[in-house]
Amino acid sequence: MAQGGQPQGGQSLLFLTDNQVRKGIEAMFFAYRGFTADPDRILTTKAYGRAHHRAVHFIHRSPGTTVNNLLNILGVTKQSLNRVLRTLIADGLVSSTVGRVDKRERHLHLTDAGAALERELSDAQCDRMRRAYRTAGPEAVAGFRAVLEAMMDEDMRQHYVTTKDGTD
Amino acid sequence: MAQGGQPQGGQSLLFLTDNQVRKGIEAMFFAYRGFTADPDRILTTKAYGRAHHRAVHFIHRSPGTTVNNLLNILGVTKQSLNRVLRTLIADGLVSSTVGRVDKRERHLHLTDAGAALERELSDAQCDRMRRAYRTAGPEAVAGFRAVLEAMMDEDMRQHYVTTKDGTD
DNA sequence: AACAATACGTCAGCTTTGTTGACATTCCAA
DNA sequence: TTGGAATGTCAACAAAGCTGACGTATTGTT
Repeated sequence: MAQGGQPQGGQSLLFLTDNQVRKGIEAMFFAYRGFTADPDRILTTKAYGRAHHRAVHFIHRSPGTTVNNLLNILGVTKQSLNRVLRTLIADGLVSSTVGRVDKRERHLHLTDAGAALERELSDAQCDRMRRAYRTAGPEAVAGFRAVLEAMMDEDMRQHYVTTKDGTD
Repeated sequence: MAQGGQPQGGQSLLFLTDNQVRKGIEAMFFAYRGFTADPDRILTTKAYGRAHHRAVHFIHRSPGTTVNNLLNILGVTKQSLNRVLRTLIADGLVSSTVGRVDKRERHLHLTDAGAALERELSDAQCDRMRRAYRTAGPEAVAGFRAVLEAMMDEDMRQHYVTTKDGTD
């Protein structure tokens, strides 16, 4: 892998066979399944789905965000998001308030119940992530994030980098 | 990040704030979108979906695999897989042959047309992966794979590791 | 030889989550 | 002030997952 970089053509610092790249592809596939497995299990007991998780996560991250903003981050149609938001609002997990400066906008916040769900899901997912980080070690974590960041679409990287992150 | 591991409690080699872990979670989310974006674009022009891609990928990886085996790897129901396989077989991308030793089994192979589609999808996906690898560098690639592997479910890791991989 | 188990296929029906199209409300700029 | 852009909602449809039931061919066991 890293040390498997056999220089071949000459100037490429990083020669990778098709099989090595393909194995990265399968790693993404299998890992993503593990990544979502724990929250998914919790969600089915509450008659919610992955889409609800995503909405709750990003509302938590950016309290007061508008529907449109969420749309851009999630990359789905507003109709699709609306269905999810409707149930979350009806169930009292999310509050939607008319914008004060622009009344067309709705500002989204988690209620206490919503925040509780967010924490439950996030705890499960963080646990697995943390275990993986520990197993792989600090340098691996840096590499992990570097490759993922390079794999994003340009416009999404923007949303990602914008995240406030404290120490990081 | 990696070097940001501030020892705090004491013995933990890898201290990570919630925000750091959360950022890893978002990285997975955004990166997975990029990861599937290119194949998805190609697939929609051919009236296929991501499910077809997965089937084609794993049949390519393990020519002659059985339906049951594919089921275990993909982690879906046979009804769901069958719907996909039916169209692929009907369209002449996959061949299904009765097993010689056990006639209950069907062995799956890509036809020439199927292999062509596989290559087209795989080329697109490998391109992005390769670019990300180059951008991030060889050590990052090792870390990337280490974290992903640690994030998989145990039984999936088995399928992953089993992959023949030449030099790697 | 009889019977249970396995592998595969299929039908019917449901859920989640994506899509497009049509429409109301609100804001802004000509 | 009026027409167009932006924001959000409702309706209907499609892809792809799911459960449950059933049929058929083959294999293995007793």
